[in-house]
Amino acid sequence: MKYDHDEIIEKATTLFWQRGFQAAGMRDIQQALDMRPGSIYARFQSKEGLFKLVVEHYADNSAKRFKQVTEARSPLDALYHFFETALTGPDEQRYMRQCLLVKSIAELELIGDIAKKAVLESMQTLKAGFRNIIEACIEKGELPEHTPTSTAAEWLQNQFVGLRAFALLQDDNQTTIKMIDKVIIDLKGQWPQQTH
Amino acid sequence: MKYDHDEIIEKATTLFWQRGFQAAGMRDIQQALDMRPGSIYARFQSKEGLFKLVVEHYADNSAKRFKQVTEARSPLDALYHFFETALTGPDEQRYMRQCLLVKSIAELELIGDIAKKAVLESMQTLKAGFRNIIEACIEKGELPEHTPTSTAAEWLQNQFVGLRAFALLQDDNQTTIKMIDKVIIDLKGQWPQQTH
DNA sequence: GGTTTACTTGAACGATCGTTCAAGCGATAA
DNA sequence: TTATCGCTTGAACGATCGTTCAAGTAAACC
Repeated sequence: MKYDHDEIIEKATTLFWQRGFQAAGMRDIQQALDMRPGSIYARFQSKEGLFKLVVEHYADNSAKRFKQVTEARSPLDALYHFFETALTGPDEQRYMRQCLLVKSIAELELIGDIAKKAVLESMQTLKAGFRNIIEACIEKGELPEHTPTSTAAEWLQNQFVGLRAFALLQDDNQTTIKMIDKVIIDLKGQWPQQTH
Repeated sequence: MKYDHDEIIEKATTLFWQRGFQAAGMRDIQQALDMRPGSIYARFQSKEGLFKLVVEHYADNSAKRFKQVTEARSPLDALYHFFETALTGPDEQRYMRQCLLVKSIAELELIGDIAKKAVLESMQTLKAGFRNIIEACIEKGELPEHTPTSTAAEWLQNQFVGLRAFALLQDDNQTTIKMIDKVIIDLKGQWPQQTH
């Protein structure tokens, strides 16, 4: 094995994150990984197979960062920090503001079934991560007991999706931070009643 | 002129909305419009030229619907209704849950400069529309006077973006409606302070 | 030492991409 | 009648797409 596996996946992640699945051509991939087509296909079966590994690697990484938030002394502060770092990175890493998974959802129909499944499953993992964060906040008394965990988790993920699309177009970090502040305010706020 | 112009644009809109700019191939377009390549290029210069017209047509339509919300007796109720119809349409029109503009932003770098400009300008139009709605709500006394108009408008657009991505993956309309309820609650809620 | 296995190379494949163009059609203007 | 114009057709173009494959290499196993 000439090339290190993790290194390859990370390089591929950067490329797919920047360009998306469809726009990242095999020639781009060959150049980014410094590998010839035959090597790539021998190891990953197809472009889609490589992408599947990238998605899973990305989801694993995200899950780890979520766990850190959950285990922080103040999960709510850690959550704030998590949003801040994810959404206001330096300009040369602007592509990272967009969640790779959310970006992939936008082109879900162009991706094959195998990688598609990996994307959707990873989204479920993230959702569970958000739920854990909510529960940790409640446990530490940073959110009221009566917070509807499941709804709040979906809501939080939703905010994250929206904010990432927002931050991608936003030049002024101050505005983005204002939006994060609002998320924290609303997280502590009222929730819709069950009945209608 | 054999084919009606508006009809063509609407058919093209449906196609681009469903498939996106990149994935809608010229052969798809030819089939959807029942036109031969020469005709299309004679009228629209290029695939991008057609897409530009589609985006502008879409933005015009959206602006009209925004105006209706603004001029409603209760803008806040109308806003709720607007969200509801946009996000919980029937399954065969599921593609409509995603905003064509937001979808286009996800593949902004694959689109040529001319259409790209049209997309970004249309986003600005929508933002102004959201601002008008906020102002109408304040004027009718449905939102507090001290609501920070500009921030709230950006926030509202942000919620819309997030919700559209959310609703696209969501099968249960009840969950989506709960999220809309939350938007209305938070819209009336607190806002982050200027100072930090 | 021989065989297998995992991986490598790079030319080449067929399919599809957006686009072009010569040629034709029908309405309008001179 | 002739010229011009906007719009039409459909075959064909060059470029690029993801992928394949014969051939080679180096380490691992028998």
